[in-house]
Amino acid sequence: MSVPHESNAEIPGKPRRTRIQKRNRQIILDAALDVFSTHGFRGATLDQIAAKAGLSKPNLLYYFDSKEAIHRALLTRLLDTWLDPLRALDPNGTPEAEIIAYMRRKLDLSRDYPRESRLFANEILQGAPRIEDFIRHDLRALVEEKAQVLTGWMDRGCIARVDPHHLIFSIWALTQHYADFAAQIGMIRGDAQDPTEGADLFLTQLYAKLLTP
Amino acid sequence: MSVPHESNAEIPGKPRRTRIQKRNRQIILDAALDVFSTHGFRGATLDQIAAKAGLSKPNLLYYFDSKEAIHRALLTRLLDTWLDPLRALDPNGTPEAEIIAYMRRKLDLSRDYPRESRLFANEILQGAPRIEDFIRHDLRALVEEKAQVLTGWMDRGCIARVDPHHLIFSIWALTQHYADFAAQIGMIRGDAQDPTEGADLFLTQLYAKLLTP
DNA sequence: GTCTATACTCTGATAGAC
DNA sequence: GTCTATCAGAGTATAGAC
Repeated sequence: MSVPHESNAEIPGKPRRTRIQKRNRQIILDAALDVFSTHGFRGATLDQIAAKAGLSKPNLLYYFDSKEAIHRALLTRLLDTWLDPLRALDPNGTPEAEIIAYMRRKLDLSRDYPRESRLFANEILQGAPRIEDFIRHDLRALVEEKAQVLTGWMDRGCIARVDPHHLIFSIWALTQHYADFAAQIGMIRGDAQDPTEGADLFLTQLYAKLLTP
Repeated sequence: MSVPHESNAEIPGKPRRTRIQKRNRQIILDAALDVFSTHGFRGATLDQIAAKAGLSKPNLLYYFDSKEAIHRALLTRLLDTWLDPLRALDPNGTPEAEIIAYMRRKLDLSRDYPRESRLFANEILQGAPRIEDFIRHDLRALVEEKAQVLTGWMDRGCIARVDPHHLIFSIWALTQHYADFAAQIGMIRGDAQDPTEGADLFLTQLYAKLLTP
């Protein structure tokens, strides 16, 4: 599971990018991810991003048209893979194992890409103004599709009957919490250790018990 | 369960406030809660708060010394009651019922005071710079104390053995999700209905199954 | 491609009339 | 207590030298 880098594909009307251009764009996006994921869009400043990237502010704007363009690039890259873990839930797999595997994929994302999770969380907290279409169409359709799958499994008695929407929400809540509230967890359990330490075992127990008919 | 208004108690060195002063301070705090909870501290502006409060910007600063003073007043008021639900977990009560009652108190907060939850979430996302002391001392001590209680219940076989910290985190994650991600839930299930609709039943099922030895 | 200098807007905060 | 006017600084973005 990985968040993809920019594609090499040449887009008609857009100039091919040199190696140094692509490298600098990556450096900027990485710095911007740090800043946007902690302060949100409006709270982030180009000064902070430029400082973290080790570039001058005008140089940032040589690579991206505007502050919003940087943010949009990050969101686009994120949303491109955000649905993958749920999409991979296989209707023909073993019900309980499929759900636990989905939970585990989401938990892996929280462990390996916490900044992306916080970028998403910030966007939702602000009312999701820039990703409303994505949520209302792509995400909503996928949730409905998979809720149907879950309901089918419940009808066949493979797993316990619970509200399928809340079941999906619970996986989002429980896994993303370890990325979004990592600061709090660190301050309570010690900043040194991985915030997801022990989470896999706990969540596996939880869903095994919940789903057993 | 309610978030308290400002006390009437006269503080030495601080002037007694008139009725109109207290009323305007409340109007400002209410408007500021809207703005800070959606945009975070840095993303919020006095212009937005003033517009929502129906007051001029200088008038805001007549009632509060600075933007930070408004934010601090909101956080202070919030933290004053933030620990209450967990504090009320009774070591002498019925274990499973106590834990489910705690979950329910937190869920009630998400339903009745979602803005306060989002204010807290924004603060944690930003690394908790203004409430670090509160988390490292007050919250941490309370979590340790109640984790001991939970462990005692597990030792006596009253509830299933799971990691007590993750058990507490799971309640935070599952309940606060309905406030913090309300925008997403609304876009998926329909904006009209209460985001916590059905959550009580689902979460009660979940913890009943998880905690049964 | 990268920088310095700068234009222009927004934002927090103050002065002072009423 | 509330307003208009305004300041100083920060913020995004651009111009233009190199």
